[in-house]
Amino acid sequence: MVESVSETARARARAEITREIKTTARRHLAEHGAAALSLRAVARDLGMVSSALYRYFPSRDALLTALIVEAFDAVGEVAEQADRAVDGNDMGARWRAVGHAVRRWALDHPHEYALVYGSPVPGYVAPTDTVVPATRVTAVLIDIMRSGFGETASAVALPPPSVAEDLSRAISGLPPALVALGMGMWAQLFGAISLELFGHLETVVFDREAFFDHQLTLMIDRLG
Amino acid sequence: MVESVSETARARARAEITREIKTTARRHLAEHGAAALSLRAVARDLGMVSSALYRYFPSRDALLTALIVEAFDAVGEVAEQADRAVDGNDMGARWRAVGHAVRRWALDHPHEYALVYGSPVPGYVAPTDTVVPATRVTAVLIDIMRSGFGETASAVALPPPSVAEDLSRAISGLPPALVALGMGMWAQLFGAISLELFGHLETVVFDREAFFDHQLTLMIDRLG
DNA sequence: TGTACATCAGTGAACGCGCGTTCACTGATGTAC
DNA sequence: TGTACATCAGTGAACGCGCGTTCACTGATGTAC
Repeated sequence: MVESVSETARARARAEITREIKTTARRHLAEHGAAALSLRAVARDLGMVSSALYRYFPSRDALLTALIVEAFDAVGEVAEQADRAVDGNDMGARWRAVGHAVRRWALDHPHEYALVYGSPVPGYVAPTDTVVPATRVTAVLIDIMRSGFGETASAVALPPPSVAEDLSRAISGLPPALVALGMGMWAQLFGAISLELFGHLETVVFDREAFFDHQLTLMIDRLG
Repeated sequence: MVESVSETARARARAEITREIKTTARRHLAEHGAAALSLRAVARDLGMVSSALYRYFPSRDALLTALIVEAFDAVGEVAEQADRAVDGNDMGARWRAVGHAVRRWALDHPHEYALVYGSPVPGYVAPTDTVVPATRVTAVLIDIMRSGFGETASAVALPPPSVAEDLSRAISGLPPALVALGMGMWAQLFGAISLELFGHLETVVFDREAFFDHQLTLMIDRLG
């Protein structure tokens, strides 16, 4: 079977419609949330009959999986861009830039953020396809930790052996104590974003951006 | 209208059935999650006809609100108990005890945790009834911060004026820098629980309890 | 280049499901005199 | 204490809705010779 031009013509149409479906689905996700994402509604919006979508996605869950992968990719892209825009030797500046970028993306795409970092969608089981895209943001954070850990490592509490083992298996070339610290900063970063996004700062903090920036300062201070 | 015995007989039956409805609803919530919580299914389980529930709750959302209030109360209770069980002057011990208690509750009641600290339920808007119960855990954390802030306050980064203002308005009698630190610890605490519960540690950390304990150590270390 | 056949996208109807909510009703429980 | 009336819990049918998925089909596009 030769890859003729005509073959790719149909294939190209297919790719384009697949993209359109995903775009429309993403819009629906943004407007109504993941649990309310409906194949029929997406098809309706595209002027197709609902059964036609099954030529492109074998099930609703498959479509949802595609959206999850895209969301992870989008936030990963945003994090990488922010990281590239600052001095690669300044750990603090990098963490701050990435932190703000992720928060900004989360505020702009709350349902997508909820989809990937919030509570799991009921009835949906994430397949392994989502594992790799999920690591893109964390890869940036790990790279930041790598970029200048010399001074920090000694000042930080040592994790117990079982934890140290897990952590050095997962991330090599970094002292486990520092990995644990980085994961704590990671937890604080996403914790702060989630608290804000899910309404827990509602009646408490009003200058949210400044508050978050200060939280980043507190995280960065730990790096010594 | 006098509060006669017979009056309270009917009222007592009403209270009991209301409790039964909530209990059954909580079981459904635990099994299938908030988005899948259905009045009809709850009624079916109770051997009632679905319309009968409307004598007790005016809508599905009202029932959901009751569950949210109960969940906040449950985790608040757990936090208070844990706090009472340790030396009131040992900030670190108190934080650790409360942290483990909240995590334990979250692992035991994942859907309830998701309901109150995860992404909002689609289409549901929390009424003001949920505000007060929501503060019960944070009240414990604030009390811990209050219990011995003398040494810590000076070593911590100062928040910018707008943030300091928000924070001293919200929580009086504590230096804003310390409130911000406490909120950072709060974010890290719930961030760590959410990362674990929502599957982000899946292939990384295996001794989760020890990992979480070490995270608590990292938080407590900040108190100086 | 032309023709016979295979592949594929999209249609439209249907299946079977469960949901929240309303409403007129029956019969039991409670209240006022 | 007894009776007439009011309140309330629970019933059962119905409304109107949207969903995911399957299936036999038509007609267009692509392929092999």
